This record gives sequence, C-alpha cells and structure tokens, in this order.
Amino acid sequence: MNNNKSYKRHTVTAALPYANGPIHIGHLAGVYVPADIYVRYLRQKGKDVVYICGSDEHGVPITIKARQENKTPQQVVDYYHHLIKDAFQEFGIAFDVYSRTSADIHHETAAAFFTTLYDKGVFVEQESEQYFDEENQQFLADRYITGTCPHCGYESAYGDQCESCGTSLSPAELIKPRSVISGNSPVMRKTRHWYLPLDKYEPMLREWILENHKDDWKPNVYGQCKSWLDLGLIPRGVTRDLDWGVQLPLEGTEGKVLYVWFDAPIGYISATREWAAEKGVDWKPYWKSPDSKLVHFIGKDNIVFHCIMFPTMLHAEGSYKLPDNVPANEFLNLEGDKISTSRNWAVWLHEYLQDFPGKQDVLRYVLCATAPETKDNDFTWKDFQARNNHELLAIFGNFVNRTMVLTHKYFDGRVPEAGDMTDNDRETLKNMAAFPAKIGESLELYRFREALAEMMNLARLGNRYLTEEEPWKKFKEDPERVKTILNICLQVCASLSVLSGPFLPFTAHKLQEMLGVPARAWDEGGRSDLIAPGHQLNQPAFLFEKVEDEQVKAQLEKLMQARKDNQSDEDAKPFKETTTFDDFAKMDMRTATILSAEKVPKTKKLLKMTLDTGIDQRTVVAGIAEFYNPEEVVGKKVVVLANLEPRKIKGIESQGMILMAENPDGDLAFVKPEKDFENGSTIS
RNA sequence: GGCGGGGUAGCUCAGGUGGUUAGAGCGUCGGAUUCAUAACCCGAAGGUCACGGGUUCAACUCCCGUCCCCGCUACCA
Repeated sequence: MNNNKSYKRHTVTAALPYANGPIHIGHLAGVYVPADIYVRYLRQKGKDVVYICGSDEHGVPITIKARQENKTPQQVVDYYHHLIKDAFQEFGIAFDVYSRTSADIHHETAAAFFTTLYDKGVFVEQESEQYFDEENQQFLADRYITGTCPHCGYESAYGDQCESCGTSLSPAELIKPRSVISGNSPVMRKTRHWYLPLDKYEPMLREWILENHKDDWKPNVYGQCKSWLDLGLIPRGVTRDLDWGVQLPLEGTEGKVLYVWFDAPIGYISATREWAAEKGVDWKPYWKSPDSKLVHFIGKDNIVFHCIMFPTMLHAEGSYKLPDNVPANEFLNLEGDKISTSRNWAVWLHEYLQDFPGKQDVLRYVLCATAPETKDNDFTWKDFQARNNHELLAIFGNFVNRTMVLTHKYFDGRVPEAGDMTDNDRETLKNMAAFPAKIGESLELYRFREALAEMMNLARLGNRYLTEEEPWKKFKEDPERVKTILNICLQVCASLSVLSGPFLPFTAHKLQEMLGVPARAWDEGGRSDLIAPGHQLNQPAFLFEKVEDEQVKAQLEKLMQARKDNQSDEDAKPFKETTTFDDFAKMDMRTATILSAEKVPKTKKLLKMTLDTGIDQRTVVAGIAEFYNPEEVVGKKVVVLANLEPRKIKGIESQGMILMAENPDGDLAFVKPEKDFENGSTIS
C-alpha cells in the first residue's frame, strides 16, 4: 500500500531550522541525518527525489535578537543562514536546495497562498484588543511587552512567558507592562486578524489520520494527533502585527504579516519552486500529483504543525496533496541532560567539524545508531568513542584493511580471479546478495537504526568469512584457493562501498577510490562481480582512525565548563530595581496560621488553605503542592500579604498571598517569624 | 489533573493475533588466532521483560490499578 514502487517521485522535507542559532546534534539525530539517509537511499535506487530545506527566518525572536545586538533582522538571519547552510554542506547533508524564507520567491509564494485561501473565504476575520505602543505607532507582539511577573515578581517577564519562573503568560496579565521598544506603557487598542478555523476541518483530519494512517505512521505521531483531535481543534490566528515577515497581500493591512507557523511550512513549497526554476523542471507535480510521495522529517515538537495545521492549509487550498508520512523523532539528550541552546549544553555542528576534521561519517554513524526513534535517547562522548573504535574501525575499517593488505601482499594489489567455489563461498555470496533488499526494507519503514546495524552485518559477514578461510595459512600450499577467497572478500568490500553510501557517504566515496570502482546503484550492491579480475587496486588507507581518550576528555571538559559558567550565572540573580519606602509601606503583611489545607482538584501545584490572620479567617490558593502536602502544612506559622487584590484561581477566590523563599533549584520554603508571634502581627 | 510516548541483560535498543531454553550490538569473562588500526573469529556468564492484581491450560505480550522518565496541555498571585 505504501510501497515506494508505486510512486513516481518523492518530495522529502527536513524541518526548517530557525535562524537564530546554530545547529546541534539534537537537530541532526532527530531530523537531518535520518532524512539524508532516506534521500541518499532513494537516489541510489534511481528514484526521482527532491530534498528540501531552508532557514526559517521570520518571527518575533529574531527581531528581538536583532534589537539586542543592535542589528537589523536581516543581518541576524544572514549570519545564521550562512552558518547553518555551510555546516550542513560540510557535514554532507545533501539537500537539493537550501533556501530561506526571506527570499523573494518565498514572499511571493506565501502571499499567493494566503490570497488563495482568502479568496476562497477560508479565513475567519476577527477584531481583538492588543497592546499598542503609541510613540512608535505599532502593535506589540507578546515578546515585545515586558513587565512584572504576577507569579514570581520578576520585573523583566515577557508577554508570553516569564523567564525567571517559567510560567507562560498572556500580555494582559503582566503588572506594569512596558513596551520593549520605547519603554513607555502601552495602551490597549483594537486590531484585526485572520484565523484558520481548524475546527471546520476536523472531520477531514480525523478520517485522513485516524483511519487512513493508523498503520503506517509512527505511534508517537499518531498518538499525538489523536490527542489533539480528541481535545477538539480551535481556530488559529495566521496573522500578526509586526514589521518583519511576509506582508499581508490585502488592502489596508500595512504592518501586518503572516504568523510564522503559517509562513514557514510554505517555505518547503517556495524552496521547491526555487530548485525547479534553476533546474528547469515543473515543481507542481512534486506537491500536487497523487503519484508523488511527500514525507516530512521533523522532531516531536513539530508534530502538530505538520500533521494538523499545514495539512489543513494544503487541503483548504485545494490543489495540493497531503503528506504521506511524518516520521517524527523524539529528543536526544547530551550526557544525561536536556540539550539547551541558552544553557550552551550542546554539541554544535560547526564546532564538531572543527574539532574532528574529516570525521563527518563518525558523527553520522553515532547519531544514526543512537537516533531517538522510539524514545528519548542519550548522546555521550564515551559512547561516541566506543562506537568509532569498536564498531566503525574494528568491524568495517578493519575488514577492508585486512582485505586490501592481503591482496597487495599476495597479488600486488591486482584483483585475483575466483576459481572453483566451495559451499562456504557460495553461502557467503548468497548472504551478501540479500543485503540491499534487507537494508532497503528497513529504510522504507524509517527504521534507520535497524538499517545501519544491517549494513554493519555485511562487514561482519566479511570478517567471519576471512577468518574462517584463513588465506594467510593457505597461501603457501594453495595460492589458487587464496585467489578465490580474496576475490570474494573484495566483492564484499565493493558491496560495502555501495550499501554504506546513504549512511557514510564520505567513507563510501573513499572506499570506491581505494578500490578504483565507480559509484553504483543500490540494487547492484549485493552483486559478486562488482570488481573485475586483473583490476589494479590503489594503496590501502585507513577508513577510520581511533578516537583517543584525550579527545573525549577535551569534549567533556568543554561541557563541564559550560555547566560551570551556567551555574554561576544562575546563582547571581540580580537585585530588582530600587523601590520607594512609600511603595513598600503600601503592603500589609501579617503573620498567620494555616488552619486547614486541601489540594485543589485537577491541578498539580495548587493548594487551597484557610488562614487565621488574627483578624479574620480567609482562603488563600498557592502553587506549592509540589513541595508541601496538605497535612504537613496545617498549623504552620506563615507570613501573608493581606491587602493584595483578591483573585480567582480555578474558581476559588484567593484572598492574599503567602510569602515563600525560593532557592536557585526552585525549591520553596515558608517565610516565618523567628519567634512564635500571635497571628495578625504586622511586618515592616 | 487530562492526553500521548516510553519503562526488556552493565550500556544502547529489537521483539511478540499470548505458547518450547526472551533476542542483537557494545561492554565483561574465557578460548582460538596473527592477515589486520591489540583489531577479527568462536564461546560463556548476565534479565522474577518497572511494580501489584486479574483473565487464561499458558502473559513479558491482553485487562485493571500503582510508580518512574519524556513531551503536549491545564494550572501557578
């Protein structure tokens, strides 16, 4: 049913990297390495395939970064676009096109896409109130508003999230909001936006995903989609008030752009158009013809966009086909911790290429072997070393080297002719012939780890055969026999040079040069006549070198340094701005005793408590349930901010706030008077 | 709290419409070997398949409950 043979062409996309930082091993293992292996395999199968990627260059974070660095957004994306593009290229990720969303062709494509949907009446138009900076005459995106976090009191919280306590916010919740641009307090003003009514397309999505792709999508992808569909979809805004991005192609909408999640996936289409124009072919069949297979490689954080929103857009547009598969991977950790750009806890591709020149294939191998296909996985440098030294080098490299050295020693590097075959010879050749189909099957099911292990089994087959036949013992009495043995070993080497291609392109090429054989199609990989008798081999050279302990140690030290730098940053949480005595005096803080406490149902963090303040009894809700059980809290002496404006939380009115101390690890502890004062005592 | 994914040998992972001794690679130990980058090859040890119930002639595989990890989501005065 999903046999690749029934498809005329393949359109393969890899998630567009966001151009505000470099690429790290998590991106590679999750998306680019598997996608690259898949594409190289298809190409070797002789398929018509286009491999699409590019930089995602719009959105608010880039404009913020530009402002911080005193640059234009274009300068920021130019820098990262080239850094990313060059690193991919050097690493051997063989995109047919690596485009960018700031390119003209993308602006055109995305605007036209929007117009088509607009003309079809797909969108819902709605007015809402948003913060507006009067001095600069512009609406403020969530990230452009800063203010005091209502939760932790941090004074530089953003409109969408507080970076101090991690709470997600909406701009209206911020206390004392300020515009990041002018520093002024913004005002609420009406603005108009366009929404994609995902709810209307729910039946289509249900049938397409839940019924048609029950069996061929990965469980994590299918499950995530089902979860979204069962929760019920709601309209999603596709426009934003911002001056960086694709302008809305409508009259009177200056200052409005497409929201990035609408804009970015269209980037796949724009990139395809760019490629097609250069090549002089028609791009449309790659996206619109039912006999094209469309596959999106992404990480698990992108599932909803690629399985729900983008397909809805394509469907609503009307002339596109929907993706055939979205093989999303889980996440890769590094030395036991989450990879984090802001904490600099990562192995950056451009740094790896510097530290390990010429070792692209080693990283490709390790990342494929430990790819988080079914669950999160951990990358460690020790594992990197072991896989290089004990697998790539000891099994693959060593087999090739043994064969080459023996052939040079006994036959001056000329391929000997095979004579009469023994059972073992025939068995070995028969086994070898099965590899292209076996590996290919795994690849077509997106089981890259399995496929890689199978490829290595071919090298194992060679090693076993060579050891069993012991040509170094037989050469004196029976040189004719040795000719046959080495001929067979060389055929295995030649097969390896074909079948390792998708996984280890640099190594495959090097091996082909060493053997003096051309690149071959995938299905020729198991043949026993890939290298002809009498053919002169080149000198043997090592395919892989040992990774030494010192190199591993250096990488680990680099990471430890990052961790150290990071910790010292965190410990030094800066003081807040100076406040006035008058402001302080406005706060009425009292000692109180907790009379009763219970967990608020259906929440993880909330505790509902009754306090005796000495003056009254009141209800307070606090987010401390992760640190205190209701039972252990009762009877505790606490300090409460008693004149804080009451607020409803989960339907319960909270009349005040209990003062808590928080350490750098995020642990909470009650603040309480040192002596056991009666309830209602004032704090000043 | 709701939802999704996952918890299988020291490590990284396969597996199964329920059925003889639960698999692989790496690591460890032993043997054999010397063509090879002390590598290859052979063999062994290692697992109450997270935990507790249930269904069954039979469960790691199905059902119920619990715990732990990751993600999405709600919540945090």
